Amino acid sequence: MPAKLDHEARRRDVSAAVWRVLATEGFGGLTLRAVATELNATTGLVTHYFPSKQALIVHALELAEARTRALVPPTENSRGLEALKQALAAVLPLTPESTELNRVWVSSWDAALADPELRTMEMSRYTRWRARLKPLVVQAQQDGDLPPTNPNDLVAGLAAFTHGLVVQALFDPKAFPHKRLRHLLDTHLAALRQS
Amino acid sequence: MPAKLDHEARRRDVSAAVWRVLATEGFGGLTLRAVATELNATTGLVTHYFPSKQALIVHALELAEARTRALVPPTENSRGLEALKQALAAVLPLTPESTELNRVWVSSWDAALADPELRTMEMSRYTRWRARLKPLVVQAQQDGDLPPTNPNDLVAGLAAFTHGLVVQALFDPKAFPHKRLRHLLDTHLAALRQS
DNA sequence: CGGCATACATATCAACTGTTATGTACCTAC
DNA sequence: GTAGGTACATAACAGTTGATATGTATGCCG
Repeated sequence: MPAKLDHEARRRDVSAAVWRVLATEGFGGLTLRAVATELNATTGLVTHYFPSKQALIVHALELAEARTRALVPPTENSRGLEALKQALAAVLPLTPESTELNRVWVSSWDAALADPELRTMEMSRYTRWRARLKPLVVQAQQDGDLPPTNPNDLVAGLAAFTHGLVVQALFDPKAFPHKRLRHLLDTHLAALRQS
Repeated sequence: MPAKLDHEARRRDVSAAVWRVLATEGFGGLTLRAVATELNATTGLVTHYFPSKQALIVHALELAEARTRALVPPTENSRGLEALKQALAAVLPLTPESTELNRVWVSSWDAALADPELRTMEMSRYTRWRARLKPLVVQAQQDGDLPPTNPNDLVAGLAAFTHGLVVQALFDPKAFPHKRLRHLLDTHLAALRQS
């Protein structure tokens, strides 16, 4: 077994550089040189850890997913509608970090729609997101906080509402300040509650 | 005044080629060469009608907007909630043409978020879209078909819901067939109606 | 110490990008 | 017909892209 030094740690350094590039230049600005420059290194280093551009892109998306998941609060100290609200609010661009994340996601859709592999990955991500939201929706339904309609449809609608808000807020942050985003989510959930 | 031949008609040919490239390759695939090849011509032709890449991109977006507007039915034979429903359904990818359009829009967001001019353009487009929806929402409110809450918030929420559905449907058309998209929109509007 | 991976830097590659200069055929106006 | 602008084709440009081959230093294992 040959020496490993600290391969994983160095790889994480490259990861961090990848993320900085994504956050500042967007997905279209992700190039081997940009990452290398960010590391004060050369393309040789980058290709040493990521053999191809596609591998680098896939890694970048995994990175974005990990960061997204880290942002979502654990659903343990709350349940039902309140937990659902928190889970959706975690996606909204309410912090600089979340804004950065959303910008990366939205900018990735160009490449994701064009490449079959990336497209499938993004599709799966959406499916997993909805699956994670579903139990919260069902709980809220059982609590009488959401109408007893098809939960899958409710989940899809809530995911749509949230991401649609994200896109509008990214393009027009002044028209969608944090307070309004929270208000929109709150009143939307309240409006769905049947009386 | 020098001869004009049919400058505008030829320019429309280039436009059509631009659109074909956008529809098949997405926004990231829009290059002078791709447009020229689509026309069986050279880059000289393209630059003759569009002096720079930026001009070509702006034109491409104007083209998308014109096509989008053409898809939205006139709000004259209906009013209120029904007109609103039709206006929103017109945006959903229910036809190949609309799917094509939405794919172009979503894929444009990468470039739009990175370039200040394009970003402003997209922001204005959203503002105009919401302004066009607002009177329909107000009508529906007056008819008692929507809750008497802040109409601007209602409009933003409906735009969000619709575009969020568009994105999910683009990535997973099998999970979001036409029938389900219509159903989701119908039930969503019905759920918002206060009882 | 010697062998041998690993970890890069360096350099080069062909392909592709937008831009631009130059040529040339054509139409139109005089 | 001829002068001059239009409509391209052709060509070359400098820059950037991802990929790759070759070097070389540095560690660990025997």
